[in-house]
Amino acid sequence: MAKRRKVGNLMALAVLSALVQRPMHPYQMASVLREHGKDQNMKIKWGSLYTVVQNLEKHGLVEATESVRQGGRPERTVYGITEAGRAELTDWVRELLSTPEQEQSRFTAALSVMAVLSPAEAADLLARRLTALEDKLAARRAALAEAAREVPRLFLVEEEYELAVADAEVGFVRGLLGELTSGTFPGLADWQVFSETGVVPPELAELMERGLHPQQP
Amino acid sequence: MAKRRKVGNLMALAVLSALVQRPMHPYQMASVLREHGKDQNMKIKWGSLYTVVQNLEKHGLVEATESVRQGGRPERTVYGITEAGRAELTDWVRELLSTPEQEQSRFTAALSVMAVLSPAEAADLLARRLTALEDKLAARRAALAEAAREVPRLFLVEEEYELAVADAEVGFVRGLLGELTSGTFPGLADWQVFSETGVVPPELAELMERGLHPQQP
DNA sequence: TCTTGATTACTCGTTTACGAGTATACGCAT
DNA sequence: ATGCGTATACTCGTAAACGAGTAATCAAGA
Repeated sequence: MAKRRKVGNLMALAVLSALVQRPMHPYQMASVLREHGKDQNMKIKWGSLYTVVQNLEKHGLVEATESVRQGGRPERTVYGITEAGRAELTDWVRELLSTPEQEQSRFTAALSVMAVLSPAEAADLLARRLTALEDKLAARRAALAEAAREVPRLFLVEEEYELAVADAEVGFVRGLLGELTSGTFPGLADWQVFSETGVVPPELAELMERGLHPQQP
Repeated sequence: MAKRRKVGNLMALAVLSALVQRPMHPYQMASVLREHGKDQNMKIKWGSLYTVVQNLEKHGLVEATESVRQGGRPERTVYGITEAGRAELTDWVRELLSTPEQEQSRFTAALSVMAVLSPAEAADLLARRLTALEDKLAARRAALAEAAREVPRLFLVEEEYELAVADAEVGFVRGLLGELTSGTFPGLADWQVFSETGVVPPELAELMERGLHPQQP
């Protein structure tokens, strides 16, 4: 198993990659990340940022290079990346790129407990999601196309990836919604009965007591 | 903006949904979740489980119904869901289903710093990922097909969703890898030069100083 | 000129998350 | 009968994540 990172937070990765360009103080890192659109995927949490930088320093991946006081403002400590930091960065990227990891999404969680709602309500909610998803996707596509006129592909791949995934989600939701509204979703009648009366159809009852989900080996 | 959940951890959602069936003590929840394959997407962290149950109790979403001591074993406290708990569960599912939220994946993070590696190495790592991804996907598909013979669709949609997304990822990685190995990836030469010499091509240099990522409105 | 609002630049205290550790019971093979 | 591995059922301490709060600076409008 891959050795655990001394600093595991993905914000640490962003910090490291920002410091590769030039030394900075934490607030500056935040602005740079924000400028580069990193805050879209990863809201900047102030508490975490400073904790992360501290931890990176503790492990020798970054080091304070100077400490400037400007006027009466609080002192700004400028950090630079160390050799160990560079090594950690590349090693980490290597691992992240090569090794897929099962991540858990909120929508997956929602789907797995969807049965607590009625089919009609679920369909209604999925329809809302679909609309929101489509709007967002269109906007992001437009923004990407716009950016692509100035910025090389290399710096846009992550957005391309997210759009590909978002597209798949749209497709999935559309399909599911279609089955629900057209009534072709298998087991819809049972689900309907259950949501109205709380009665679990007999052939289901036995299943509920045992493992009923796919197990991976 | 949606009011923040009193207990925001997704494990709380799982706990709540387990308790809808019948009251249980925490360890039992863990076994039930494990049986239902929830541990595949969401490793059960013992510390969190007990914290989450405590928090749920503090907010009146679950309540201790009995406390059994069996032999000399530590006391097991059995928890049941309350009316407030049921309300919270359905409300939460409604929100999760209807409102898409930008989540941040490790692979996205990796792609956004891919430039620190050489194109050749990136391609190599992506090839590894692709293989792993394909194997996993095939195994999951098989497991799903197997489960589908016994279990109704309703309890498998979340796995279907994950597979749809995984499929999109495979497609994306395959495409990107293709462009990289065939040399058709735009800007590949510049990237190559940069990775060998550290020299940023002049037309890029100016971009690096300013915002160069797509901004969403 | 005075005030208001935005920006800069953090600090601190409170949750939350987690994993390693603990301790008992049970089945079964020797 | 005794040892040993496995399942049960947590507890606790540490580490990480966060968000609200603070306080100074600066630009621009009233």
